[in-house]
Amino acid sequence: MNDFSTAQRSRVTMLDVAERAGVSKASVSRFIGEDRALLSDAIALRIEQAIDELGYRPNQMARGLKRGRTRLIGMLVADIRNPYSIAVMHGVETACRAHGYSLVVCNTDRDDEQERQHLALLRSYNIEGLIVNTLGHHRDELHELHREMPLVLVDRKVDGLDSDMIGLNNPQAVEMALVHLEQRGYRDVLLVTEPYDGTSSRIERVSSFQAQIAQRSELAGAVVETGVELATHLQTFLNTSTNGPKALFCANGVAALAATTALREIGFELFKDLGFIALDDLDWYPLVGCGITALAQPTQEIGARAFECLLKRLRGDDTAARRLDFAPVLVERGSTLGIRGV
Amino acid sequence: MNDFSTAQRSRVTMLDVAERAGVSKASVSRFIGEDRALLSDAIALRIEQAIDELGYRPNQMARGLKRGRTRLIGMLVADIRNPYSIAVMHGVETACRAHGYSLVVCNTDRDDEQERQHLALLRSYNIEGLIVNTLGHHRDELHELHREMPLVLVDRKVDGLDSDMIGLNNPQAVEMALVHLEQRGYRDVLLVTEPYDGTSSRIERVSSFQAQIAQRSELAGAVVETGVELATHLQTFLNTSTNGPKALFCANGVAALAATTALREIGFELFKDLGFIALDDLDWYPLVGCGITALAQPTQEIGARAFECLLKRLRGDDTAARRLDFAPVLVERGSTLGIRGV
DNA sequence: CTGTTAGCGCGTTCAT
DNA sequence: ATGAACGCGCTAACAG
Repeated sequence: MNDFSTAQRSRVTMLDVAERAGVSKASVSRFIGEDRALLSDAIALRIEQAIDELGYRPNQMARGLKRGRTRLIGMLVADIRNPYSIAVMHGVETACRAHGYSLVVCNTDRDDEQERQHLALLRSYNIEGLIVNTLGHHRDELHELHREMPLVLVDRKVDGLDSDMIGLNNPQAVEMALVHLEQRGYRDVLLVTEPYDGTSSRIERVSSFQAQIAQRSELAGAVVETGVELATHLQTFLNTSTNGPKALFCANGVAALAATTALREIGFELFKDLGFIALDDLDWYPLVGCGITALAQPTQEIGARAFECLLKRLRGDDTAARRLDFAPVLVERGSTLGIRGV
Repeated sequence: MNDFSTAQRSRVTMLDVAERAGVSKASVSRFIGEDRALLSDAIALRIEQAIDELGYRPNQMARGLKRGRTRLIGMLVADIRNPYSIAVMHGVETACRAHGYSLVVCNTDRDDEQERQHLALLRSYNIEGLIVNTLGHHRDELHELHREMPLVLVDRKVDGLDSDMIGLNNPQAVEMALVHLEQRGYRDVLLVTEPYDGTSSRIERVSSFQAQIAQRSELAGAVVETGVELATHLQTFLNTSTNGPKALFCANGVAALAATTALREIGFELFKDLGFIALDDLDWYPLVGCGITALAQPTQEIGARAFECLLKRLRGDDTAARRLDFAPVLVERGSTLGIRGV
């Protein structure tokens, strides 16, 4: 009785509905699809009743097979446990649903082989478009896929892939951070980033940082990567006396977590005499020390626009690839109250 | 050139491979599937080459349509931004992949109508099984679905649905918390929970708490729900003098976030003279105040077991519904160091 | 071992 | 306005 191995067979099909209503499959198909207008009221009513009575649901697999439209879009995510990815994904999913699409999410866990498998998988399910938030090794596969369907990059671009890309305006974000820190009286800024690892957004943030530090005579700046040595590096930074009040600038939420943890490790009181600003705005930022000042990304909107981009392409837009950069929003908290008296 | 509206048509099909290799579709099908052993080496080789040259990928839609097996399983999540859900989902996804299944995640945003839509959707894609982590209103739809496919509940059960259920051993978790608090010298415990809202796990935790408080003569206990009034309630709790040192026990990660935020609101120094223990172990727990003591749930394993449960059912297991309860793991941090001298 | 045939559930011509 | 027939890409039953 509970044998699900064969349960699929028992589902009510279009033919069942047709027979129940005393019409042909074609009519039922018209009722289901966009041709309902072609049906007489009498027949439409009978079909509707039959559908209700039988609890009929069209089989999307069969529809997809026939029409080549599955109403499925895929999303490739590097790390599903990264809050940024989750937030964007939530935006994508909402937009999808609003337009009758469904989202298949594949998490690669930063693993190349998994990325390859997932790409093959998504393709085999005939997804109509793909949103990519990974390093995108496997360029060949991505290229091949891009010939078959539209594709949009989120946060990080992929080498040699000429497709739409949605992300943060990184130079602007860096500028906002530096202006804020400078206004608050900080003069020596350490940028904390995850290892670049080929991630375009990280590279952009670091190079923007270096360029802008060079132009601001008031400020001194340096860069460190997260890792086992982070605590040591921070200690050194704090000990070395330089040209003024010090601040940390974390290039994303993960770096902020690492930096905060490292500061605690070395027994530093958060954030005594140390400015602290971080990209992303995670829900625990307000709780740490006197609260962490954030540059929030409009993740929901980023996700939504990514989907809309895809949709445009699906509807035939074949203009040149666009790049959409969003501005972050400054959320001031206690970690950048500044030097007393300034 | 960039018209994706018709791109699906151009994909290479099984027939293409067959013609290229000079064999029949059936042979190619055997090569793809589990009957590869039946093929002669010569033919297998030719097929393999043809597949490589053409870059053929079997169409899972068509396979699913024919065999009734889509290798898809669905997961209904109440709130995709809840770290617990994400962690479980990650476990599920990993297990899925290990067994050749793919996961379609549907986020209901705690909205009943969305739950209904998603259920219909998942069904229309012929998923083979479903993992449910929602309140499960729409009992009828769930029941109907449960006749067609196996179904496993995670964390919260659904009224009148007789299916497997994976979750935390709530009485044990509560006991661990109370024992720990008592050992550390706390005598007056306030349980902070999200509004029950029919969520079985929340109800179980609260009733276990009340029952166990009643049995422990040393301890006094009370319960508050999160919400706009939380800060006020906490203030009252702190002001009222009772039978000894006070502690907060947060019934999950969301409650912990709310409670910590509320404590800050009322200007309380974390966690001076106040014990604090929370279910779930979020990555920011170590960073707040002197660190939050946690009862970590084995989320990865919960997810994996949920999938394995499904798989067993898919393979014909029709024994009675099981309930699998996991034990939490105590992670001691600074928030329960106890009363000085104890 | 291999090819032929007949559908899976549905959309889409063609007729009528 | 409606129905009959064919095929989407693939698997399974049957021959041989």
